[in-house]
Amino acid sequence: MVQRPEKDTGGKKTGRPRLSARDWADAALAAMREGGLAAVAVEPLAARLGTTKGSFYWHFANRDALVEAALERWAETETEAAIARLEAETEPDPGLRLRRLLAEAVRSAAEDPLEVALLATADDPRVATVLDRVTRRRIAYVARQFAEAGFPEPEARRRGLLAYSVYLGHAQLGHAVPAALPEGAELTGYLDRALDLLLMR
Amino acid sequence: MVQRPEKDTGGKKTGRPRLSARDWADAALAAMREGGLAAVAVEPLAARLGTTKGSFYWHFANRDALVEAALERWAETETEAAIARLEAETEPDPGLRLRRLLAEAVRSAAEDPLEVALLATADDPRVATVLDRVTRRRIAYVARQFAEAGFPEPEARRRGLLAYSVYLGHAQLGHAVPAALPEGAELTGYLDRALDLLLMR
DNA sequence: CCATGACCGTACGGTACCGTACGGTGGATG
DNA sequence: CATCCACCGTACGGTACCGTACGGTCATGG
Repeated sequence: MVQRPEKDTGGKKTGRPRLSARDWADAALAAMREGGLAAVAVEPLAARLGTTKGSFYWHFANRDALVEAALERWAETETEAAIARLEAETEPDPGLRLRRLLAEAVRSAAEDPLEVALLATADDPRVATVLDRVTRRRIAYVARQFAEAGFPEPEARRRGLLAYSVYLGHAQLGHAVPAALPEGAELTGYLDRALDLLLMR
Repeated sequence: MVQRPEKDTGGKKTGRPRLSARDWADAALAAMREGGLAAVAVEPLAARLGTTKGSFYWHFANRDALVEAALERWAETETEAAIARLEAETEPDPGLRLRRLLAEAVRSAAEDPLEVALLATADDPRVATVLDRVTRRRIAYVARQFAEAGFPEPEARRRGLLAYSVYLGHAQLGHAVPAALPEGAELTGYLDRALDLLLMR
């Protein structure tokens, strides 16, 4: 029944693997990666965690609450990761920044199906909400890069949106029709060429 | 139990709405549009068709057979539609052909969620198979347009893939984060600009 | 005119999951 | 060291769906 927010459980030498709400949320995200939103089911998750529903319903009111917590956690780590990426960026040339950004995004989308899994369940209102937030933020950021690269505001927005569409479509293809995408050096060349076009005056 | 392939049932004055396997397949596609692959469930479909499972299991062995039939039907009408589109095309300028093609594709994706719904279930092997077929075909066609527009073969393939990624990403955005896309004349301008870049030398 | 077969209705058993009730258990704490 | 409470196990009832068994119906044609 969603009791008190329970303190961290960390630091002490825990005798046995007691679970926290975050453990359940992480497990839910892991399940999403493999089977989408539908795979976030209490009983299978409990089995996977080596526990039972009794534990789950202590930490959460119901399945919906778990889904929300998992999505919230995704959005959080997602923006954190984005911030970290930006702070680690020292490249002064906006064009090169964009190239690296897209390359990194494509790579990360290829090895983590979670984002595509979320896209696949966008009709769920909870997923839609968090996706909306993250997507708008990202597009705005990419657009700003184009602006800093010297494009006037409306054109920067258009190119930012276009670049993001390319990213999304590419990620989708990588998941659904991987054979349609080039590999290795050819992929790198392809992405370079794509950025050439996106940055063209 | 999947009896004989039953003759057409069309032409005669049917007393009451008897159902054919195609009726079920079409209903399955309609359900997919609204709720994805998971919505293709025998009992709800029967209710919607005003009949019962008794009818369904006459025409199909099981749910899987229905899914397969529906996908097959989609791929079929999909390629038919593509062919019709090509035959109706009289524009001699390959560049203009590409512009119209993308505009048309974007429009149709916006008003028919079926394709996005299929994309969302690409992990299902049956969906993956049919999606693979259709996607490769489309990308090859777009690439050919670029080749006819004067781009050398490898570059045409790259641009074809890029254009298709733009299309897919755009469709995905239209479904998941519609607020991120421009509307009306602004959308037209955006797409025009996108094609400018895709056709740039 | 009645038999046949295509087609449908109904009833049933099985499975996978949700959510609830309630009874433990073990480590921290007074 | 007795108690307490956060946390977990188990058992149960409910729902939505799959698939099967089998009986009913209605048009056709022999």
